[in-house]
Amino acid sequence: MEIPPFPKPESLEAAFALQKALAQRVVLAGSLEGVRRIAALDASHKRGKPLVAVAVLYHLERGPLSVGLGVVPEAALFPYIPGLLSFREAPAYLEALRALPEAPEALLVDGQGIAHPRGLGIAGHLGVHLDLPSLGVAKSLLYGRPEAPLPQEAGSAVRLLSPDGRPLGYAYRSRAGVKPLYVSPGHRVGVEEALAFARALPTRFRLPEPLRLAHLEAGKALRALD
DNA sequence: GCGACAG
DNA sequence: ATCTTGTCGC
Repeated sequence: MEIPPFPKPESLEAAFALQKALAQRVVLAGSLEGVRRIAALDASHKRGKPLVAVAVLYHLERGPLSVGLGVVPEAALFPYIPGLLSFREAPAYLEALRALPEAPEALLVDGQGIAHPRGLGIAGHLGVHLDLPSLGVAKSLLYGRPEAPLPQEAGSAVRLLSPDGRPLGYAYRSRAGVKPLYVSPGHRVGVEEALAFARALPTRFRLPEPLRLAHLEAGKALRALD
């Protein structure tokens, strides 16, 4: 898998301009039917420590296959600024992906896809950078609003709309009695197809199993640093 | 000017 | 992301 370097923007203006340019490359069409091997991406961080990123190579029928780690020293990190998350975490994710024994067919990312002020959340940024299908599954909302209250039933979903009424993704209740997740396409997948894929993921608790495993591994790896 | 604000 | 005890509930 080709993994180009991820240059750190020299200014906020440059970061915004890059997002706008890359957002134009996003392809909002495609199905993930037939995709079996995905990489689930999540990160853990504590001030004073490096950022630890994890890529779990996960086969939808066989379960987890391997875990890749990416570690970036705090001093090398772009600051966390809402809307600019990819500049902080993507370099670590690329490192984690390089550590995998084989390339995934798609990316499942903890964060937004197109449900983002400039249409390029971290899922889309990584998808375009690697030319891979990707979707974002976020635990909270950054941009857009659900068009109606989300029913309590497991599996229910309501569209997420931009301020001007464009569909960005879905608020999605993965299990009864849990807070919603926010699903949006990153790259090379449609809005409906992204939701269909999320719904088909094995889900024992709130997070789809691949992301939950990535979350657990990231926390474990961070603790193991000291 | 006042909020909102992924991880 | 992390800081944090008990507490409600399956």
